[in-house]
Amino acid sequence: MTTRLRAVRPRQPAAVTRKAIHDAAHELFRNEGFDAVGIRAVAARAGVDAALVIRHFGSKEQLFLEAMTVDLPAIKVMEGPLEGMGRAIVEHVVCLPSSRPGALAVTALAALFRASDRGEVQRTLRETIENVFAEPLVRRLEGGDAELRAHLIAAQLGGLLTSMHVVQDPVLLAADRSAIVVRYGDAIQRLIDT
Amino acid sequence: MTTRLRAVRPRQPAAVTRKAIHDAAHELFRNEGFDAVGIRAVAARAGVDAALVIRHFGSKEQLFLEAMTVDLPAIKVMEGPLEGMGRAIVEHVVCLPSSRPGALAVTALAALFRASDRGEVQRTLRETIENVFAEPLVRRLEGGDAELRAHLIAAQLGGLLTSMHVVQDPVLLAADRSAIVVRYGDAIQRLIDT
DNA sequence: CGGGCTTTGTCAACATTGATGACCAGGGTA
DNA sequence: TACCCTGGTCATCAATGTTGACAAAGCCCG
Repeated sequence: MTTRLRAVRPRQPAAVTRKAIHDAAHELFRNEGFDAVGIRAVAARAGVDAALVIRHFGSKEQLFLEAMTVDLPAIKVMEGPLEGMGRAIVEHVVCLPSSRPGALAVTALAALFRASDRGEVQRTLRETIENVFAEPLVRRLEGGDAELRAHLIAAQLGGLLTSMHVVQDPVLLAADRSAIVVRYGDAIQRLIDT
Repeated sequence: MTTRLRAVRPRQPAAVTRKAIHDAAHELFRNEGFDAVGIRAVAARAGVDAALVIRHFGSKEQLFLEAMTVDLPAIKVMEGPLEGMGRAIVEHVVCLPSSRPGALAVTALAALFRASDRGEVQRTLRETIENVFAEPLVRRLEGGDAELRAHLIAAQLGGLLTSMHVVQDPVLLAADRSAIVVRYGDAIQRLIDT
């Protein structure tokens, strides 16, 4: 009897395969959400067996977290002057139609929000918001209740982000971006001052 | 040969069984989230066969929507005077430790947010926010950009709600509620005025 | 060269999930 | 009694995430 026929795939260093899976997952999860994308779909796109996905990342949830926690670069506007910072931050979050790093970070954060009833996802979301929004602000704010105000600003930013990318409020999506910057920026400024 | 033995359950009118499933689902989904709760768990709690759940509600997602779209009473504060409305709204959303109707509505809305990568859930979430937050405000606001401002306030409220009940920001949860009311209320007021 | 060891990949299963369809029983009505 | 609508049960389906046994390629050391 002949030996079993196997569809072998040329061996590659672990880092290469891992990156292929990571990239495929990033693309799929960001566009279609956590549970619309199966492990087998990620594996197919990466040209890999489904079991390898688990082997390399432990679980689907872990893969999701690693794929969505890309960059998330610090918002450099938060290091500028306090006057007008409200509008500057909103402009940073709401504009940039496709300027690579920022836009990806925003949609990735939105994907975290949408999948946040997974316990581990919720934890990552909390830490990300703390690191990217709240903590940089705490160091800048003056006056009383600085920590509370920073976290309330983070809540405002999260609200704007989810309204546009999770809820997809049609009024906000159709509105003039500069009007949003002015209005919402001034509301944020209210918490920056005093 | 004897006939097949069946664990029959006393027949009940459809409305009764349906309500039992609805209540069980409401309790479980609100506490543990959409995909931590299986259809069989809901059925067990309702004392019912799993197939009946689908029979009565069509799908798990539909059951989730019907179970989470309870009451959601209009926020009566939005019909009061414009001065001080910002703080009044925040107080309405953030306080009430367990005053029945309101607290349930808030956590149910949070459950919708957490499950919002299901397409139908997202649609319901959008409509709920429009009906409960944005639309009542549009009718009250004066001055230019009333519609935009109303939806931005809705974004602020969604942000506060998700920060406390989805992200569960420890700073906000530990903070003095009245300080949140004052600070965040004034930031909302900024969008109510002018 | 050759035998072991680790690394990389494949496949066949597993348990659980949401969902479906066939069937059955009770009860009212004609 | 015969009928049929309604409410309920069970077996089963396809798909999911995950696991473990196994195969083959590369590498090290003799």
